[in-house]
This record gives sequence, C-alpha cells and structure tokens, in this order.
Amino acid sequence: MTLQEGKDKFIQSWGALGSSWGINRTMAQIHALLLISPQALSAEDIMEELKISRGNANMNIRALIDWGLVYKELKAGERKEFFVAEKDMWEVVKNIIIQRKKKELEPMLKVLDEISSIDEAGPKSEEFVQIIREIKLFSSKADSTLDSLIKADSNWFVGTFMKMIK
Amino acid sequence: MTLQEGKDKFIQSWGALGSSWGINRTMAQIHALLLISPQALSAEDIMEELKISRGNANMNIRALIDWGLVYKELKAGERKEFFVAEKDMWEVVKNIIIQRKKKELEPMLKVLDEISSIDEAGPKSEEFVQIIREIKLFSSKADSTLDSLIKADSNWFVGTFMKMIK
DNA sequence: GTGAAGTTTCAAAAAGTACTGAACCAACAA
DNA sequence: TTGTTGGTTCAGTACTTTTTGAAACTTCAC
Repeated sequence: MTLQEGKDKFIQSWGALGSSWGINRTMAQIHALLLISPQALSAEDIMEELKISRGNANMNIRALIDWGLVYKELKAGERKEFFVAEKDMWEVVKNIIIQRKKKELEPMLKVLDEISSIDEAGPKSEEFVQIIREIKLFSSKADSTLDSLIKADSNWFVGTFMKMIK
Repeated sequence: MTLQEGKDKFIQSWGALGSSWGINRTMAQIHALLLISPQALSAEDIMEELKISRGNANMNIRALIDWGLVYKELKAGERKEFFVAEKDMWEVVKNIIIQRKKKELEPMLKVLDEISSIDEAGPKSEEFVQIIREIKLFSSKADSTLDSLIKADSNWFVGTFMKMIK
C-alpha cells in the first residue's frame, strides 16, 4: 500500500465510522483529513482534497469547531483561515459524548420526567408510571456516569480504567 | 397528561432517541411499545398501534430480535407469534454496545492494521504511520474496555461504577 | 469610495434511507 | 385439495438528509 492509498483508505473509513456516530460522512472525512495532516489546512485545501463544494466544506468545518473536534488557526500575515484537528483521541471521544449527552440523553430525561406525572388513576396507569420510573432511574445513572467520565482525564482512561474493571 | 398521551409521548421520544443510536425510528418505536406493554403483542397489534405496514413491522421486529432487544414468545395453541421486549435496560445497552462494536469498532481496527503496513519509505510515510499507530492504540484500548464492560453485570453498573470513578 | 479575497447562507437538486403493498411462501384445518 | 391465517420478501415510492452552487456578505488594501 502506498502513502496516498493509506490516506484515502483512512479518510473513507473514518467517514463511514462517523456516520454511525452522529457525525455526518463529510464532517468525519474532514476530521480524518485534518487528523493525518501535519500542517493546518485552509478551506480551499479541504475542498480540493475531498472534492466537495465550498458550502459543504464551510458548514461542516463550522460544525466540527462547534463540537470541539477542530480548531481555527490564524497565520500571521494571512487573511485566510486554517484548521487543525484535535489529535488527542480521548478529547475527541469526550467531546462527542458531551454533545450527544446534551442532544439525546438530557431531552429524554426531561420527557421521562413529564411522563411520570400522569394524573390518571387506575392500575394501568400505575403500572405504566412504574416502568417509566425504572427507565428514568437507569437513565439518570447513565447521565451521572457520563458526567464523571467527562471529568476524568485521558491518562486515567488509557491507564487505570481497564485494570480497575478487570 | 392522560395514560394514552403518556404512552404516545414515550413511543415518539424513544423513536427519536433510537434514530441517533443506529436503530431506526420504527425499530425503536416498536421496542418502546413492547417495553411499556405488560403482555406480549402480535405483529398485527404492533401494526395497528403504530400504524405501519405488515412488511415494515416484520422487518423491524426481525432486526430487534437480531439485536437481542426483543424475544419471540409462542403461546400454546396459538399459531401467531407474540413478542416481548427485553426490559432490563442494562441488557438493552449492553446488546447495543455489542452490535455496534462488531459493526463499527472491529472493522476500523482491521483497517488501521492494514494501513500501518505501508511499505513506502520516507519521512512523510513514517509520520503518517505514527499517527495511525496512535489511533490504533487508543482504539484497541477502547475495544478491551468495552469487552470488560460487556462482561460486567447490571448490578455492577448501577451500583459500584459511579462510586468507583468519583 | 472600489475591488479583491475570503466566508457564510440557503433554495434547489441529488443521494441515501425507510416504508408500503402486493405477491409469494408455509402451515394447518376442513 | 382448497381455503385461511400468518410470515417473508422486495420493487417501487415516499421521505429525510446531505450537497451543490450561486448570491450575499465581510474585511481589508488601495
């Protein structure tokens, strides 16, 4: 395999992985490209490498910045913006967890709360509310677990965790 | 809120959550419906409640069974098949992790392996291979962490984990 | 001011994904 | 054997998401 083939393969695979992670294909490909790029790239570089339109590049770069997966880098004397990827994988995963927790878990907790306030009487209602309460309990625990996970640092993850749970 | 409104809301929200979890909307809705249903339901019950076609119901029930989120239940004397949901949330999450690990993480590890075997010489190649190796290291660790997590049991999760990592 | 270089926005088109419905298959009862 | 009930499959359609490309905007130099 040549260097170019390897790079392409990585970008393709990372793109595929991303799409099952709430990150769309192009967003993940841009991230992959920046990950393996030693220097910062401009929007134009990215458009060329991935053969995507200006609008597409712009929107996805912006989204990546929002997610904390990519940083803007301004070069002295250059008006153009350059971009670099967050290269610490633990940071990447952590940021994804933060975003998805906010977008998915938290709204679900809210809904479960609302639902458990059913005022209708009767055994059917009680049974239902009971099931919902169990789900809520589990979700709240997942929520705090993720909070702790987010606070923990990279070293802790790569080092201690595995041994701890063995 | 009435019981029916509560049920509908839960089914809708669970459906929305599912679609960001590699489980499509209908699949998640069927799962939600079965979760809050005290008795097993037939394909026909499901079709009616969710207003979906026979084909759709069949395909998604099948997928849920594949994922280990729903079980078939045969009633004596009935030719019809009935279905019940896995109600232990930890089992649900665990099964989703197992499926996604298999479908996403493992192929990525394989690709990273292939890529690190680039035979081209030169500093650019070495630099690239180095980055790929780091990603691979992280991914392997994630992989074993998930393996341990899968082996752990529900009690461990809801009880010990939170305290441990505090 | 004007124009050049760059960025942002968004309506329309394309691509991707899920759903329907009808045809088909299987098991059983009459 | 035929009719009935239920399960499965899949081509075509409907729906959703992503991408394009062009116009609008911003910033700065002259």
